Amino acid sequence: MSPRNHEQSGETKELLLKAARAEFLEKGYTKASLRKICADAGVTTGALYFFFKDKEDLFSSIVEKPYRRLVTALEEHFEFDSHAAADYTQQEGDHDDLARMLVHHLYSNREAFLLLLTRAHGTSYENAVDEVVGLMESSYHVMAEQMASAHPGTKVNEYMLHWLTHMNIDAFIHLLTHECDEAKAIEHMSQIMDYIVTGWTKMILIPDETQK
Amino acid sequence: MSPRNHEQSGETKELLLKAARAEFLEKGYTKASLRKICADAGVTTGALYFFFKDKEDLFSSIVEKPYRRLVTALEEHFEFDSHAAADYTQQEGDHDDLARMLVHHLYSNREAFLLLLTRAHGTSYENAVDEVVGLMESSYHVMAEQMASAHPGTKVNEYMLHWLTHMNIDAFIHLLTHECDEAKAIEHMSQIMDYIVTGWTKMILIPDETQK
Amino acid sequence: MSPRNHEQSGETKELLLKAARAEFLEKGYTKASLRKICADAGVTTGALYFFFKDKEDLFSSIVEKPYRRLVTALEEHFEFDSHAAADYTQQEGDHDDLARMLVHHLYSNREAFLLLLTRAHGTSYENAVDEVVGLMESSYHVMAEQMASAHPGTKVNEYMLHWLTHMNIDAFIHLLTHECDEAKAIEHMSQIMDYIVTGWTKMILIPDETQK
Amino acid sequence: MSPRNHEQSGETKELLLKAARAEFLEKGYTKASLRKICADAGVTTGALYFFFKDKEDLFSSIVEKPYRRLVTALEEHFEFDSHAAADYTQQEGDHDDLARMLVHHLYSNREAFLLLLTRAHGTSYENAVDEVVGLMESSYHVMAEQMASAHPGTKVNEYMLHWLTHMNIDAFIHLLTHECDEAKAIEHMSQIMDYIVTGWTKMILIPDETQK
DNA sequence: TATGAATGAGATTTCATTCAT
DNA sequence: CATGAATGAAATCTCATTCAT
Repeated sequence: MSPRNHEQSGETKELLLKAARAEFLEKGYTKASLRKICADAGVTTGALYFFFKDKEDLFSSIVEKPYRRLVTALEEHFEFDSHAAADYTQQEGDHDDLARMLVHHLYSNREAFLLLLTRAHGTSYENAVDEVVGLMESSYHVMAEQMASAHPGTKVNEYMLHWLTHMNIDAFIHLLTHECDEAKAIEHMSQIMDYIVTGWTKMILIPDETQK
Repeated sequence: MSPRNHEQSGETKELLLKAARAEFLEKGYTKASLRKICADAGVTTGALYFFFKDKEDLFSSIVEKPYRRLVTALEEHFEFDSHAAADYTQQEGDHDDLARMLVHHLYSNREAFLLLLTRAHGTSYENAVDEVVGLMESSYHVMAEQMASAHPGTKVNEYMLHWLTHMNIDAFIHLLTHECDEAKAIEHMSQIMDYIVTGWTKMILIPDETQK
Repeated sequence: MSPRNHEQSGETKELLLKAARAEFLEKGYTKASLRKICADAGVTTGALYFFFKDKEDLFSSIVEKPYRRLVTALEEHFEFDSHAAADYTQQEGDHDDLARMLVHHLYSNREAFLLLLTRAHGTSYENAVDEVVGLMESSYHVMAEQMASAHPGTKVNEYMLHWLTHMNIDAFIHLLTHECDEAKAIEHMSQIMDYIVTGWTKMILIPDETQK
Repeated sequence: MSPRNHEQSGETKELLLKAARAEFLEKGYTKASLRKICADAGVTTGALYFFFKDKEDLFSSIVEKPYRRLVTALEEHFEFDSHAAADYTQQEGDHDDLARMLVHHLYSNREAFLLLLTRAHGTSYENAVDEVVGLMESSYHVMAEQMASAHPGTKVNEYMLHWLTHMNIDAFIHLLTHECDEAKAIEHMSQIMDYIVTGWTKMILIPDETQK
């Protein structure tokens, strides 16, 4: 009858978000039940709708900020790249920096990123992985073209460029789902980035028949 | 009240399967609507239940056989491997054969495998990818141990073994979702398999501190 | 595709009736599934509708004849009674005859009567028990009035008359459901009929205040 | 979209229970339609599921408490019996007490007991009558054995014991379905209990051939 | 005789969402 | 802030029944 008094304002919202993270993680967005989330949080459905517009908004409230920060960080990284480093041959250390940064980002809010990257089917984020891939790819594409220009008679192998980028992102997702410890994650990723660099040298350029 | 009769026997079941493939592909298993499938096939919901036990059975009817054939093919391939090739250094051609076979398999029933590998959340097939990974990994693990034995002071890097295997499968999925043409798919995959082999030589073995 | 050839005509109908008896007995009329009956009989639903108009007709085909015979036998018994036996005091042997006859009737087609008396909810036979009770009661009522006439200052206790009759029928049903062996059933019933006769002497008549 | 609000809290639940009682009584559990119940109560089907878990829970909500109370009352009655009255010859008044108590119990919630005792097919209560019979019988059995011990050369007639007990319960059900007025019901039952006692003296013991 | 295919109405249940209080 | 009540649409599934072949 009478609403509970919370010592701390915002407590209920936190309880809801916590229960939502667990439910979304367990069942995925579509099959997750708002009823169950409310029950687990110890409140009624009405309360949820005070804090969140609808189911999608609840999901967004968990993943939006981390996602935006990730995208921003990536954009800044690649912008800096494109200005500073005309010389793609000097970018080895750079890959390592990127890996470190991303792993740290992802692990600073691991649950949210797991949700975003593996449980977003049915939400407006369901293409988030592709968007991140697209972001990296457009930057990598510039680099690939530079490489091709530097090697006459070659052109960019678009499929491999796309695949390598995708694999790169998938490697992060694999890390997130299989390795809890951030330090170890960074070690793994460092090795993987090295391996990806060799992929570039091996596969990105193909003979261009149209050139003489 | 009175059932419509079709000139051609079996037509309705095909229509249902066709509509189901499209709907599952578009919305995923959970959100796919049986009503919509029936409407698209031009029959009532009851008709569906004449041919299929339930929603899951409808899904199974599309993916089960291709999946079983794939698993059998993989098992036979790896069994042959383990008998014949003690010498892991001679397996380059083998990888290419495997890639060819798998691509051919997958493209002979592309829609079914897309369903199985990317839309099966909520069905008994939702771990199919992991099962295939597990299958390959257990075979690869034997090979990795052989390599480690041949190089004293080293041991298998389990994480990288798992990741490379996963990446291998994901590469097939990526192919399936991005490349319609089987011939081109085989070309891509051939190149990717080469690249994966270099991954083995680079990452599978790590120093073993416990050995002197 | 091609209909099975039966050596003996009517075989299918018998199979259907057999499966129907089992299913009706197990689940009751309402919950019984025609699909299951057809499957158990090894035929398709269409076949059922060649022999029977609908679900109710299938049920009727099992119970109608036995029921009619029972009703006829009862009517004949009571008609004979009312003509012959003005003297209700001489009817002890008669009760025993009735019991013997009914038990024999019921056990000659036990499954059908079990269906009729315990599984007919939802059919036009759902009041069969009441009808039989009504039949006996109207005959017993005459006898009871004769008794009352013979004992001035008394009248018939309608409730007890109805209840005793009901109990009488229920005793037969109880027998049918608990005792397989007909010989033992007759023994039990004989004893019960004796007991019921004492019920008549104890409870059927009550003082009639309206008489002086 | 927008929920209707009732001036009186709890009104809807009562309306649903009322409509449910009527529908279950008319059609029996299985054939009763939740749609109809909701329509009769003037609410949508969703509303029902706010108050009740499912169809069975709705039925339980009507009969569970009365049933539990009845069972408890019976258990207490028989427990008291077994402690106090070793002498079965002094239990006439006791039967009358039991009858009075039971009738009062049953009539204090007549509709619920009608449902429980005659419309529960398909629910977890479908064996409620048998359970009550079993409860009484196990207590009566002790008494019957005492009687047999007191009369050498006799043993308990198990069939008649079971039948008398069943008849006893059926008598209550008959009352419930035929007599609205509780006062009259008690009168009837009092007479019937007397009659049942004579049944005990007449039928419970039979000669024991195994004793000399 | 019997099949195989299909109907269409109905069943129960779940869900996100709304809103007066 | 939060509750408790209710909506209404949609979901999957079952059923007796029909009928051309």
